Amino acid sequence: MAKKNKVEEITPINEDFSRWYTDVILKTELVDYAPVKGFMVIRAYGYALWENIQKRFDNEFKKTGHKNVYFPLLIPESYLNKEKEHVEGFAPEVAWVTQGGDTQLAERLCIRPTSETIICSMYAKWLSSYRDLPYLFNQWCNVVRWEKTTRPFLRTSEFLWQEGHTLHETFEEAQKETMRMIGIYRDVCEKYLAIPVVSGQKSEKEKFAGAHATYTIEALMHDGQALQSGTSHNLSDHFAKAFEMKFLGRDNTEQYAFSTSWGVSTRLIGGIIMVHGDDNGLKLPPYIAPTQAVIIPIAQHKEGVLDKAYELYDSLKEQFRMEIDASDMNSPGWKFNQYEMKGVPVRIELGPKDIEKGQCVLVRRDNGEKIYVDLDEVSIQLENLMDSIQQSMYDNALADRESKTSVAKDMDEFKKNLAENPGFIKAMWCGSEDCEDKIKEDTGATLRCVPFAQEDLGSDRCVCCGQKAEKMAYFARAY
RNA sequence: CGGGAUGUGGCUCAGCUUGGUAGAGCGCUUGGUUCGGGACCAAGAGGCCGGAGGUUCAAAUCCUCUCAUUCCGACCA
Repeated sequence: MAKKNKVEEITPINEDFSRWYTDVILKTELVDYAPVKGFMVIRAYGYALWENIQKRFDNEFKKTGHKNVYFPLLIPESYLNKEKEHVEGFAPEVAWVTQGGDTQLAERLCIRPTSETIICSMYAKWLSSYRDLPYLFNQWCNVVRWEKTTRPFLRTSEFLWQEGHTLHETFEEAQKETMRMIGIYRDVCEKYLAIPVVSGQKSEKEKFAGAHATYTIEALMHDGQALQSGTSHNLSDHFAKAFEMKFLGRDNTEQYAFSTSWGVSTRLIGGIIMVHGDDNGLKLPPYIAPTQAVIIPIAQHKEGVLDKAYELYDSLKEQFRMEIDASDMNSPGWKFNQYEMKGVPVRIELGPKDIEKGQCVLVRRDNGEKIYVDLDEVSIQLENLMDSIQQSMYDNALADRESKTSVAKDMDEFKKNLAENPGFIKAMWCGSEDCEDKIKEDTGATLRCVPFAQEDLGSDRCVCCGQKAEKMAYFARAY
């Protein structure tokens, strides 16, 4: 358990948020930069976090009948070209393989930016009857999108994600699936990542290339910028028609299937960092933290301290993701700071004075509260603490989001809000792309979504053009 | 992809203007003393200065190209 961490200062979060973010991800050893621009190495601590996130989502996918599969990394160019909107959307950021060994390929191959095309082409091959449906498959993989500006987790040229791809007999069924999955995304984010999200529909302009409709969950970061955190697409029969996904229906006629796709990525890690983090570094939700509690022995050279510490560790390690830092080279104070920086939800201090009293000290990362607990009650107290920290992190994130959410009835108010209190702006929208464009041009804010939960803002006029508007939308600057 | 900044032991940086054989602090190793919020003493190890080319007797330093990071815009999960 050698500690190699360089414990150094982190730029204060409100002084320079970007630098704070970079400092945190590097110093907590979540990631490091790879030699190729836009690529990152996910280090052990970062990957452990990703695995815990994966488990939570994967569990929900399985519960709803989805099975995991794996499709290849490389896709022939001709496949990509089959769906017009899709190829136009992705072509600018596709990476190509043109050579194998020293042989030039007859057809160049794209490194998947997403897998609709290859998956649909295989579905087309397998599908013959309505009895085969639905297809409910998911894959965990990497994708490559050649991005111009990159930031670890938030936008990298390669990232890890899951992509669900389902096939249905009817449009209605596909729509139901699309909504079900965006609901799962919302629930997992809120329950396990402690990130409150706004869920709703993307505008035509912002929807997925080739989709009939895109639904999204949007989270708000500490700096008031929004982060698109997961999307679910109803692809209708667009890909079915492009890839000949046909089956013989109940009425003995040939019909096109209806498909959906949905994904969340390692970008969520960026969200966790930027929603919960503070001046001391990371603050990880207990339900997904790689280490839920760390035991730090105090005056560990003294008779019996280490024995007692390990005894405690052994008694908890089955129930919690535990760590014990009995390294001799750093002082307890150093360790306190170290594990706070790494966002470990609970620190357990155990020293000679505690042992005398048969107790230990639990210290919460989220609010610094110290709790003195009898040694034989640690397990149950820790269990409660996990729930209470999780809940309180969610509550705080929600309160923070609400404090950064405002209503605008006209553009003056819109700009004023964005300048004075950056965050979500709720406003009426007439539905035109012109207004969407104009708002973006004038303010830098984009339409994040038309939320499922519509509200009465006391106006029925578009915030931009003043025409009659029926939809309430969320706007924000976004990552 | 445009504009700015940066790149020197593991980390943070000095040295560059005015070319002349590479510096500090932290970290690391070993030994000892410490230990309830970033301990201390002593002795050590470690760098052809992002990469390539050029100018020069001589380049971390000057010139050209290139790669990467970062910030600001345009583009996208």
